[in-house]
Amino acid sequence: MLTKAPRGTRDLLPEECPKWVFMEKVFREICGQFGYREIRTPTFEHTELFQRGIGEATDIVEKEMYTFLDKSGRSITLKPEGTAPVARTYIEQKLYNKPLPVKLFYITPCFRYERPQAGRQREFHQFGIEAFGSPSPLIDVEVITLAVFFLKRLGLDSLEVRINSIGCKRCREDYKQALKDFLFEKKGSLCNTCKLRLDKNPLRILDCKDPCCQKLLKDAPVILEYLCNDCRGHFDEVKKGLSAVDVKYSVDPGIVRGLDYYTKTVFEIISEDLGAQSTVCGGGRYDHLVEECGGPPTPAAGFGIGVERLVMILEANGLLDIPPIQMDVFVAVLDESYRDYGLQLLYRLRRAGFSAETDYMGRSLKAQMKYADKIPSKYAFIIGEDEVKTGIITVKDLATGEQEKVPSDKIETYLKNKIRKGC
RNA sequence: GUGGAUAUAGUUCAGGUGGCUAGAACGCCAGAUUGUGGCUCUGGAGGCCGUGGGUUCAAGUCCCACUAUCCACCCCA
Repeated sequence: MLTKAPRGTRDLLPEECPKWVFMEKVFREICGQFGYREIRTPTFEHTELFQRGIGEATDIVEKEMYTFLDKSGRSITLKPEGTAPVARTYIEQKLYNKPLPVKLFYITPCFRYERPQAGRQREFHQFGIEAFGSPSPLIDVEVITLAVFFLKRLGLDSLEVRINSIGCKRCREDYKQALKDFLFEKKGSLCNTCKLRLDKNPLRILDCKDPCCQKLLKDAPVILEYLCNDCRGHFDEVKKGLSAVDVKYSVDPGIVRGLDYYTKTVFEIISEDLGAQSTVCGGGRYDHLVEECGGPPTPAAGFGIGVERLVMILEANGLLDIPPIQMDVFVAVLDESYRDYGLQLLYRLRRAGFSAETDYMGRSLKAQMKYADKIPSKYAFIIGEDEVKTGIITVKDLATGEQEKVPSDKIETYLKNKIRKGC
């Protein structure tokens, strides 16, 4: 236990971190282009926020939250998703007094107590955006498009975008009733979990993977036919907008997000490279969350992208082959008597902005060269008797094996020229 | 929460029906005469064989429990 990371958590080693930095950089760039600004919220919140925001009856709140009492008895929960905390900030910091819409993005860890499997851990990370204040379907379009552009810029161009509308409170109630009525007589053929869902949350039956349930649903009423005029018009505008900006999508009436706050537009971006989990990005509109949490009535929309899942997809497609970080120079000294000279050179290089390393293991020159090759380094500077005496450094290009003599005082310009050429 | 598979060096894996002083490859370290890497050769370090019980003269090998990992269900990113 002492030397084991907790179940469902992972270490990111130095070879992996550059991949994350790369994805984060691209995400920040895209968000910037779309006018979204970064926000960072606490890792934990008061438990009530999630109970109220996500919904008491959801799986997340019922059984997946990392909840504990702090030393003064407050109930605290590690954030299981990114939207509710940002909505809380929006209210608490009165961001509704800023020019609307308020467009925010975040990169955050999330925590859910679940059994780990492919594409699912207990601590995972999300790239997310939220746009507050506008009911316009063009915001829905922007949110979906930002996700698509982001994934495209990473090199993924064939992911599938699926959209649906689950309507507002009113049309959803009508639809729920219709679905219940339809399924009631066929109740016997439903799988066991769906029998329970019939009363509790009939919408959830729609994305059941059980083949029997799927068969029954073939002739089931479709929510899109139960949308009120407002919701129908909104959905039409979203579809029109997506076509206008050339985002390919399909309408999938089976999409029902598992969080209670969604209204109208919901969407998923899915990939085949994720094992049983296929969703890499999920989101939609949530017009009542802010009000529900005590803020002014505020329509909003957003998405979350699973970073670990994104890594899986990118790696499956060979899109995360980031070259290892190279040192510019390794300063090798023949033996301890040249150590001081080597150190001075080392720090001169570092001060000048180069990345430079030296030996701390008391290795022989040969072993130092070997090490320089492995870390890896572009050049090795060799310091011995001749160099110290003449002030002319032996510089070896470790890629080509070529060796030159460079006067010590010209070293910086020499390196600058070489490295700028892309060596 | 449920089900299946797995658990041996840093890593990937060998170790039929119990008898090992537990192996290989890669990696790591050190050498192959005199100031130099990548290839090659030689040598070395490194394993409470997941943890705890049990069966047995004898257990890495059989049995049980626990834990962890992987996969799937549920659900989601």
